[in-house]
Amino acid sequence: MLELAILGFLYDAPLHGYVLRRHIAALTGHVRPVAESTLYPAIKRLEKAGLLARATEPGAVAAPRHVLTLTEEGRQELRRRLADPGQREITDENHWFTLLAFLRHLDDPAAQAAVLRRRLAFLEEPASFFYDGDRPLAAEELDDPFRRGVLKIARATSRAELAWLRDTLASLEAVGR
Amino acid sequence: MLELAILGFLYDAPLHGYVLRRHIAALTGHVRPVAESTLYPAIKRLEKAGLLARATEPGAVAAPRHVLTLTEEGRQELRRRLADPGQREITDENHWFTLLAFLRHLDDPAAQAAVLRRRLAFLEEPASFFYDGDRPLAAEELDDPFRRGVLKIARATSRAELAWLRDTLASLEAVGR
DNA sequence: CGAAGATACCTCGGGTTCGATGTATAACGG
DNA sequence: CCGTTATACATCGAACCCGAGGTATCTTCG
Repeated sequence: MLELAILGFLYDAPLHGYVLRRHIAALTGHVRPVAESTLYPAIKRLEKAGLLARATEPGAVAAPRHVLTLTEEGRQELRRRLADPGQREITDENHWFTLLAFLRHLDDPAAQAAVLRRRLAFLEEPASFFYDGDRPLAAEELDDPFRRGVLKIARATSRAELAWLRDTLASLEAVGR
Repeated sequence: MLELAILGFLYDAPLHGYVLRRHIAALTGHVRPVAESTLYPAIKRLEKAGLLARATEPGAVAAPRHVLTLTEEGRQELRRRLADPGQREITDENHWFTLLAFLRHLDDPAAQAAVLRRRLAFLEEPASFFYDGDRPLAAEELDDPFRRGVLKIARATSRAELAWLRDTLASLEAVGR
């Protein structure tokens, strides 16, 4: 998820670590803050893997900074990760939102639609958080107001996302025709 | 999050690892599956910390199994974690839902309300995923349909949750009077 | 001029997570 | 009776993440 965000932001323009960090904080920081000691090693990993290159520049404001640029392999890797995401990227909202934030970088509408359809399939399969044996429980069947809340909120999210997915898929398919 | 789920499920009744695993899979597994190699060490950690005790029983169906029971410290620890959750538990939906699933175990309505109010405060502060400098961007201002989707879905979730939080807080306060 | 704060990057250690793999037992279908 | 599946638990190594702490520069305010 972190690596996807790094690749995604750098796909648009070269950035140095500090600015990159603020971009990531804006995207996911209110939900899941990312520590410096996680970001910098991640940058190193990606550099070591040949996905990005760094150039040292005298700092505009303070200490010298490392401007990060995606290599051609890095650009390919981002497109690969967007087109063929792992299951966690589909099911976990945090990961999914990060993916959506950069899905435009996949320039083929059919490939974008394929990713949205995977999410659609996931949301369409009946799933609850609470079960009576194998039978999923509806909100109304629960005594616990907090568990009822979980279901109500999840259902509202699901409805909104399903509507958006169907709309967006329709317009992506309209482009293809 | 995993430890909270373990403590939460065992608070109701002693369980052995295998059943516990299926409970956790039902609760969060569709979004974020938990590997066996994460669960069993977690159980060991909690046991080592004195929060739960295990008793070996001959397996009803197959191999012998370890029935896990919360100790008094374990029960206190769950209530402590529910009453005074970390910031991640408040901001990250996955963690928050896990916490909500067990919040009923906190039997003081005022303490439950205090937790809900922390979530309310978090949701009420204006936050976006995308910014123009410091200014949060509205969905309508974005060209990217996928980023628009992120905002639309997040807004729908937020609306539903705010409504539920206010309702539930009102009824919790009614109990207190 | 000196303290505070923002910019900018880094390392280390401890802890968590996961995939792969291993070990048993029992039930069930063919 | 034999392979598959489900039950039931465990270990190992690699990877990842975080908090704490460190280094250095520049600006701003008193």
